[in-house]
Amino acid sequence: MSGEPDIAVPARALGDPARGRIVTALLGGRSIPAGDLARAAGVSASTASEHLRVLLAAGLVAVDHRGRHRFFRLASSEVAGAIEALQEIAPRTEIRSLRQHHVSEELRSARTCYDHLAGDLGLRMADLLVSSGVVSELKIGESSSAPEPFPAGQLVHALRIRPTQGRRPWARGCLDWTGRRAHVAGQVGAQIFSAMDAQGWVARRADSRAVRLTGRGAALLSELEQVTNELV
Amino acid sequence: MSGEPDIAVPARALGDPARGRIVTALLGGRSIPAGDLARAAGVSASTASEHLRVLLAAGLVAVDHRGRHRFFRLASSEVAGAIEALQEIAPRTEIRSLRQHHVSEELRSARTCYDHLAGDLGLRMADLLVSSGVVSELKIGESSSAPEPFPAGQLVHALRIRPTQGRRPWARGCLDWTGRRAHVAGQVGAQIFSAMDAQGWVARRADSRAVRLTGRGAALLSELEQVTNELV
DNA sequence: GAATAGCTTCGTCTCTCGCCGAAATGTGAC
DNA sequence: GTCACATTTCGGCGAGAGACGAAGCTATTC
Repeated sequence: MSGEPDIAVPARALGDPARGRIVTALLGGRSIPAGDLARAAGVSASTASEHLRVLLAAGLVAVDHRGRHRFFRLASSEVAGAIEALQEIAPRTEIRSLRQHHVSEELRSARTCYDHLAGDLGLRMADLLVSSGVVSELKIGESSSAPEPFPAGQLVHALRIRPTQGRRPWARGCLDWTGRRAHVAGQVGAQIFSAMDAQGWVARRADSRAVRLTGRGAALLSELEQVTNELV
Repeated sequence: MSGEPDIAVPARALGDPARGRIVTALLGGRSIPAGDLARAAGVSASTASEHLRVLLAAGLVAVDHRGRHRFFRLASSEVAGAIEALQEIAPRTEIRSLRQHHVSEELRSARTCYDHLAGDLGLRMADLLVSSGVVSELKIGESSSAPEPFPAGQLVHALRIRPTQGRRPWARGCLDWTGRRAHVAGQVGAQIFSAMDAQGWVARRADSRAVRLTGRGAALLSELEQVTNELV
């Protein structure tokens, strides 16, 4: 027998600046070893270890042991969702240095958002998905099922997009702090990002959520945009 | 120029048990005076005052002065969204007393969830909305736009449901801790609850999020269910 | 089998948070 | 004007959180 959820438990775990930086780093979607997270959070290894213990106890992160490293990742997409929801109501950090400004610019142009693309590149992919009929126009927070019949086309073929079963929405409009328009999260978002990553369209920065469009990726993307727009 | 959002600020504000109980009470959607919130949170008036100061400073609640009372409410639907997202990943509070058990049962049967209905009654309304074609079947977290053409019918007429413009999704599947199915949030959810409240189908408890179906409401609802199912 | 690297545990310090009761403030009622 | 009530401010207490460095554990490396 259980009553209402006690939001203070996850909120307290997220409510420390260093832990906030840790989970924000993990929002990039990949597994990160403890030492890197310590550096990202700007605290000593022992302090980070304590923070990670807290996050584990609250069930917000999971850990994989690989050799002498411990790789941490967000425990679920629900956790990522809660962090995104908090970002919507959180104040922005102030930019103090040129270095910070540079990082911010990189993130603005393209970055990962848990398991999909965000930033300008995310918006560009969203346009492409809409004009090729893979997803319908989405407002922020709205989501939709896969269209039937499912459209075939160069985009669908190149990135091997396919409708799937499961709890997770097919497409979801996800706003984050970069812009006022929605980029595409949900199953499609995850599928296109993982395909673009696997096929070398994009390269991920080792130490941040930033993503760079490769020369090959830029060329293929432009071609795709041209083909799709000619059809319309 | 600003960088990434600092989630530690809202998370810290929500990360205290007493403040968690306060915002959960406010998730009921109505404005509540400081003294009542102190009672709901189980702390003294002076302690509650301090907590409310923190929540105000973090921008999570807003306040209206009415005479010698100060009525608090959640600052926005984004705040409500963040609280719901945290509820999804939060552990359940344990039930210790018979009194708590009773309250829990009441909430389970029908309650408000910010500005719409949840609990068993919420699920019942969700079924009705789906079978009358006002919203499509929704998974949790999914949302949809108003159907076109917009269906007419006894339900639509009785509760004066109408499609509207605006950022907010028309319908959104909202899971909370009661069940595994989704109830209907979004504009439709808000519209049907406010109509049912205004027309006396439901009565709201003064001191909690619980809602009671009135005799009149029960009768009209049964009739509506019968009519809708005959059509199908 | 040392030596090294990654991480955690331990000991300790400091500082802030959350709590209350008492007093102060402000508003409405008579 | 005075009384009653709602709320905030103040003072003080106790507990716990977060920080670090040093030491310990374990797995890879040579």
